[in-house]
Formats: sequence, structure tokens, C-alpha cells
Amino acid sequence: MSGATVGKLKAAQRIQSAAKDLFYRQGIRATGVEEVCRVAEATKMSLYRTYPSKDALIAAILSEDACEWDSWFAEVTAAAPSARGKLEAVVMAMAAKLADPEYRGCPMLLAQAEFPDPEHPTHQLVARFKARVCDCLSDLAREAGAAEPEMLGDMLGMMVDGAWASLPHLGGARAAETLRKGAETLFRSALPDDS
Amino acid sequence: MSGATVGKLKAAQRIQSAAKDLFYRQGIRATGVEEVCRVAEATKMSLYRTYPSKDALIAAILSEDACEWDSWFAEVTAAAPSARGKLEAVVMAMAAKLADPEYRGCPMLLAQAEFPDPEHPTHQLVARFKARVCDCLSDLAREAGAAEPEMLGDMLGMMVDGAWASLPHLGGARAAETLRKGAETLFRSALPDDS
DNA sequence: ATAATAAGTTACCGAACGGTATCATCAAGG
DNA sequence: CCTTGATGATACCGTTCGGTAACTTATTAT
Repeated sequence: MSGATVGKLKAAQRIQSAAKDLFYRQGIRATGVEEVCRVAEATKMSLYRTYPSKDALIAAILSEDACEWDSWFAEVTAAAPSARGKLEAVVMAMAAKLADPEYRGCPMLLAQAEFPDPEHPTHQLVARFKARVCDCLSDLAREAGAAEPEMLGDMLGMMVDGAWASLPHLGGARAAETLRKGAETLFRSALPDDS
Repeated sequence: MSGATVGKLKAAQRIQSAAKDLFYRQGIRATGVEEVCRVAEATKMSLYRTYPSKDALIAAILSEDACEWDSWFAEVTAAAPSARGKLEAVVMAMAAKLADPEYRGCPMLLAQAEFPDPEHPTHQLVARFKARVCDCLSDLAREAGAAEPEMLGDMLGMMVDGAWASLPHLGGARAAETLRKGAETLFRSALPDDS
């Protein structure tokens, strides 16, 4: 069974991984399923045996992205001793990602922009994810003693999204520096000195 | 001549205006030229007589958007007496736009997200525009006495882009409030008290 | 009035789209 | 061995895509 399962997963995994990469680099709508299969070295039938539609494939990829963010967030905040330290660690890790030339924007945000209709499942999936990110930041802000933790969480989330969006015209290094300085300013203003 | 010109412009204008609306609400790639012509009550031939390609139509719309932003910026800043007042006026006007339920994001940012390839003309056009916006903000920041005007301009631009991106999950009212508070914090930290 | 120009009409092009059907292949498990 | 399940291969479906050709109809400036 494990062999068969590995075999099956191998096909689906290749497809999902290739699609993730192509969707990110070229755009989702700009990438056809045939190209995905060609790059994945698989056939269209393998794709449609696992995913009932292209939309389902998109949803699977975004869900995976969301899960990976959870791991990333947990890992990044684990080391810091205080809530404020965790917030600062998140900002620093984000800045590091921005400076990585491989990144050209937040995959979730890009996907959302390709489906502007608020009723579209993809649009809503991203909105829920972003709301959860803001919640995580707000929780840390509350723990760090912010007077208005939700507001600080939203402001941070806004700044982070803005950093992704600024990447094309600011460049990675400058976007990272701007995010660090901006977040630091917000922290100094909204968090108690002793935190 | 004016009559003929008006007639010609009328067709092209209808097409461009319909395309602008459809591209914004449905996405550029998701909207076909036939649909644009149907809504514009024009024919495909009229479109291709004025614009050599769909890409040219996109470029024309984005250029128009950029021009409209120039006017908007000039109008919004005209009333304020000081440079700092102009900056605050821009933020307030942006917040008002965010609260308008008709807006669902920055058209330029949405367009850029649909063409992730940094080499694509549309992507670059938006990048140049955003850089110019940051420059305008930096100029005001310098005039207002900021120690690091470019940094403040970039931070503001980042915050504004983030506000657009946050619209789907924060909603207009909360996005507007978050932007106002965030910008105010940046101002208090980066501008002298007497400005 | 007439020549010129803009716009509409209709039909078409090749290509790519998302998605499906049929059948062959091939590896592993009983 | 031989069945079973996953994968590959290939051809095909109807639709839509961006874009063009040929021709007719209005408007309008001289």
C-alpha cells in the first residue's frame, strides 16, 4: 500500500509543486493546465484524477501555502523570549524574505488580485487567511501589553502587505529596510517601554 | 473636424471606459475583448482601429489612471497650508476612498498582480507609477522637515498599498481607520512637532 | 453634392482554453 | 500468477481567446 500511495502522491505532488511555481511566476490565469502537466512531467488525466478542476488545484495550493505560513510563524516566534520579541522576530523574518530575490510578492495577495470578485472562493480563502494573520499578530500585541492590540495587529498586517506590494518598485533591500523601520516606529508608539 | 473627432473619440472612449470598469471588477485577463465591446456597445473592429492590441488598451487605461492620480493628488493637497497638512490631507482622502464600497483595491496594484513577470510592460508601468507616488510623498516629507524624507515617503507609500491590499479582509471602515492611525504614528515619529 | 473618414456588420482565422474518453502500461500485493 | 490501482498516451470535445478581412452604413467638412 505504501508503495502505491507513494506512487500516487508522487504524481499529484509533482503537479501541485509545478503548478505552485508556475502560478506564482506567471500568474494563475496566465498558466494553462497543459503547461502545468508538461512541467510536472505528468498528464492531464493525472491532474484531473486528483483534482476535479483547475479551481480545486488552486485551492489546494493556497491551503498548502496557509499551512506553511503557520509552520513558518511558529518557527520564527519560537526562539524569542517575550511577546514583543516574537513580534520583532516576525518582522525581521519577513524582511529577510523580502530581501530574497526569489520572492516577487505574497502568493496569497497575488492570487486574490487575480480573482477580484469578492464572492469567488479563492478571493475569500485569501481574505480568511489574511484575517487570521492579523489575529495572530493582535494576540502577540495583546500579550506584549498594547493598549489597542487589534489596531496594532491590523497596522502590522497592513504594513507587511504593503511591503509585499512595494517589492516591485522599491526592490527587496529597500522594502525590507522600510518595513523594519516602519514596524519599529509602530512598536515604539504602541507598546510599553518595558516589554 | 471637431464633430468627426468627437465621433471618433466617442467610440474609443466608450470602449476604454467600459474596459476600465470591467478590468477592475472582473480582472484584466478574465475579461475578453468581445465582452468589452458588447458592454461598450461597439464592435471589435472599432477597438482594434484605435488600439493595436489588448495590451495597448490596458496600457492606455493605466496611463489614464496615472494621470487621474496626478489630478487627485494636486486637488487634495491644494487646500492644505503646510507640507505636513498636505501629507495629512492625502492620508485623509485615501481613507475616504477606502471607505467607499465601490473600491475594492488599487487598480494599478491589481493590474500589476495579474502580470507578475517583472519584464512585462504592464508590470513595469505600475512600478514606475508607484515609485513616482513615493517620490511625491517624499518631497512633501522633505518640505515638512523630516530627517529622512525618502524613508518616510516609502513608509507612507507602503502603508497606503497595504491599506488597499487589506481592504478585502478588514473592510473599508476598518482599513481607513487603521491607515489614519498608522500614518499619524509615522508622522509623530518622523516629523518635527512644529510642522 | 461629394469625397473622406469613422463606425457598424458579419464572418472568419488559428490557437489555446478547461475538461473528458478510451485504451495501454506497469508496478506492487495477495 | 494475476489482479488491482495508479499512471501514461493520445485523441478529442465545445468554447473562448485575441485578432483580421471585406464590405456597408452613417456622418461630416469642404
